[in-house]
Amino acid sequence: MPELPEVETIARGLAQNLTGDVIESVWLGNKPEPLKSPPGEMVSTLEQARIAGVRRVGKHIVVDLSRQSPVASRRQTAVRSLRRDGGAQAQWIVHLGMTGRLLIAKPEHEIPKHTHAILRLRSGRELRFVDPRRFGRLAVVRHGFQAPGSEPLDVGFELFAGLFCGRKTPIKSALLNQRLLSGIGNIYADESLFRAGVRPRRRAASLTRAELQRLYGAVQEVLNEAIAAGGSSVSDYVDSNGDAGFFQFQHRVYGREGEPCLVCRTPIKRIVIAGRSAHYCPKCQE
DNA sequence: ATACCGACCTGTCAGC
DNA sequence: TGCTGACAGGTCGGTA
Repeated sequence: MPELPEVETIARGLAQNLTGDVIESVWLGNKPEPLKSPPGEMVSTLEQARIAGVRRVGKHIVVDLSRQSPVASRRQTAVRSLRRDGGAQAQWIVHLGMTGRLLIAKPEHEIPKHTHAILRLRSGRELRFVDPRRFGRLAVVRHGFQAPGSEPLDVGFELFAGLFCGRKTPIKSALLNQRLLSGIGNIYADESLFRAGVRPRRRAASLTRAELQRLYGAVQEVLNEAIAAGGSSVSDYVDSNGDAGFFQFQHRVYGREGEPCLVCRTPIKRIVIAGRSAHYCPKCQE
């Protein structure tokens, strides 16, 4: 389900709604797949922790946790504001996989099928993790969380271009490799390559400097436009308030197999690269 | 070291 | 109606 723009939308919504709230108790389901940390450790880390903030790192949602009382922490505001994690002592890391959702709900609302975790909050609300396919992952970490790749919206051009140097893999696969860039998934890889005029099967190392410059600009443009639109809602994606995004109406190739290219009317092609579908215009992309 | 493939899961939809 | 197979926004481990 969620790539960088969807995760960014969700994280912003959670930050707005949950910052300052306190986790009173935690319920974890009995399916082992979603838990990357031992259940006991997760519960003890989360219970009675204050939510200091919520942010996105790659496709991960990072919930910064603090154990200080609001009064005590106010004294350290100046110091904490200098740090990205707000001086948090631990983090709850949520990866939504393909179908994961983090929903803010009232306790009386029906608990949906495939709910794997419920955080009960001092405000009386619940934060629920729901994930039918169980590809999502939950973890707690104590020493800060870092994604392995560069942030596509922060990376400079020279570093970006260097990521593809000497790589024989298709450029589409390189864009999806989270150790190179963190956050780009199937939709935004296809959309970026279309805007850059580069075919998805091209060997990464074969891109000219001009093509890399177009791709660099296209990635940032597509991600920023998608964030502004609240993400893409293909099938069932919704943010933490249950609202859909609307970037799917601006997809130019993803999910448009056989439909005319919006630039040249040539039918959009769909091929499979490393087991993932790839969509492109055979005329506009070389 | 790098790159591909199947596996991990459930739900949905098209076709027969 | 009901079965079967293909497919889905992601990532991992094994293998070549």
